[in-house]
Amino acid sequence: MSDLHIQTVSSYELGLKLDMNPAQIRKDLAYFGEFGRKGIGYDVSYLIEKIKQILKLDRFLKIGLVGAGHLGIAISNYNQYIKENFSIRAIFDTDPQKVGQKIGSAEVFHLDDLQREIEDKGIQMGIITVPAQEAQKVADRLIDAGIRAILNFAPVNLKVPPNVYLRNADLTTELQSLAYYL
Amino acid sequence: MSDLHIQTVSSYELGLKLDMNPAQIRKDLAYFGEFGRKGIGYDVSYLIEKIKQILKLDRFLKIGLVGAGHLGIAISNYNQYIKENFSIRAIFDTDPQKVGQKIGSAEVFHLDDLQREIEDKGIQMGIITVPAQEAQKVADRLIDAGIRAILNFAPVNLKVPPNVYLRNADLTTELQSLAYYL
DNA sequence: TAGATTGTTAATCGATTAACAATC
DNA sequence: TAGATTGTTAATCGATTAACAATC
Repeated sequence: MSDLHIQTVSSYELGLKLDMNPAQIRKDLAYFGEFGRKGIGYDVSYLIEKIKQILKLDRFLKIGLVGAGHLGIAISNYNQYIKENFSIRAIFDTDPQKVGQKIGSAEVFHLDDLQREIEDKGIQMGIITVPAQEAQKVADRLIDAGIRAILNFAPVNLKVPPNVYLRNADLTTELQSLAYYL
Repeated sequence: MSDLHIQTVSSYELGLKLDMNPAQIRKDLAYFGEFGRKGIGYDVSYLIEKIKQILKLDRFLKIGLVGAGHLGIAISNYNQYIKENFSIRAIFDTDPQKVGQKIGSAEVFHLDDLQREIEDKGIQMGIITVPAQEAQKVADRLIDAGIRAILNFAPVNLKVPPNVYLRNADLTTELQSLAYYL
């Protein structure tokens, strides 16, 4: 039974797995506090918890997605895989045909109800999958509704205030890096 | 007229724009050859051409996309924006309803015709937007057909030989980095 | 206790920046 | 020529690795 459950791991073992120098690993971990025990190593499950904390993966994020087009639908469905830490709680569109439908596990609301649903559902993050020319307007509305983190799929440079974190999911960048390695 | 057309730029000016040290810029550029002229600076249009060459953005890439689902359709349409350096030349799916249709500017072919179309059209790169459980099979077929660069959107770790460059477009990573900054 | 392994200080290495001869 | 600016060598800085006292 002795080695059926690995309880601890040394910086040396981690270094082998991660192809890193053990001293580097010890230094990195020590930066966030004293995790390990001298002569013993690091408690694996405690370490996992700590790393989750450090990477802020120990919380649950509620997402609002704007734009129930092909990309929006794809992401909403994809969402089901990654339920652990994130979930799309509401989808917004202006198309009356789409409003009221369910996509994945979330309902489609009219864009005009954005503020209300974000507040009601405690949504913290926005995903924008509308056409480029609509994206800035949508971003502004999300920000007005209190959203401080936005993932933008529209191929346009959005202007957001400095207290809002914006990330662009840019297909072009991905393609370029592939082109480079070709 | 003298300053209507800026012909050259100094490492100092570039440094201001890019928020980098001028020496760093000179060193980086000099690494790829002698671009600049002493006492003058860098010829702007020549520099742009050179950088495109360095980043391998001076060529045109033909793409084959497998999986005409929501995500595949979204990317095919999106594609119209970025025609400069890339274009999706063929889309593959097994759904007979979709075969023969046009999405964006590309035609949908049956997956069985993958090899033929890739050869006929000189396609160099593959994008995978099929469900996770199909992705490995599709990757294998692309590789068999001679593709050496794949952008994978399926949430699965594909196994590819070392001479194939694989890039995963992972929504989870994007969301996590947003979560971090929240 | 002896062996193992941490956290941290000291040594090494590499990357960034400054300085300068070459030259436009 | 004098001023400007490169490419590159030398100096500086920071990050990585090695070494080791502390201790389980």
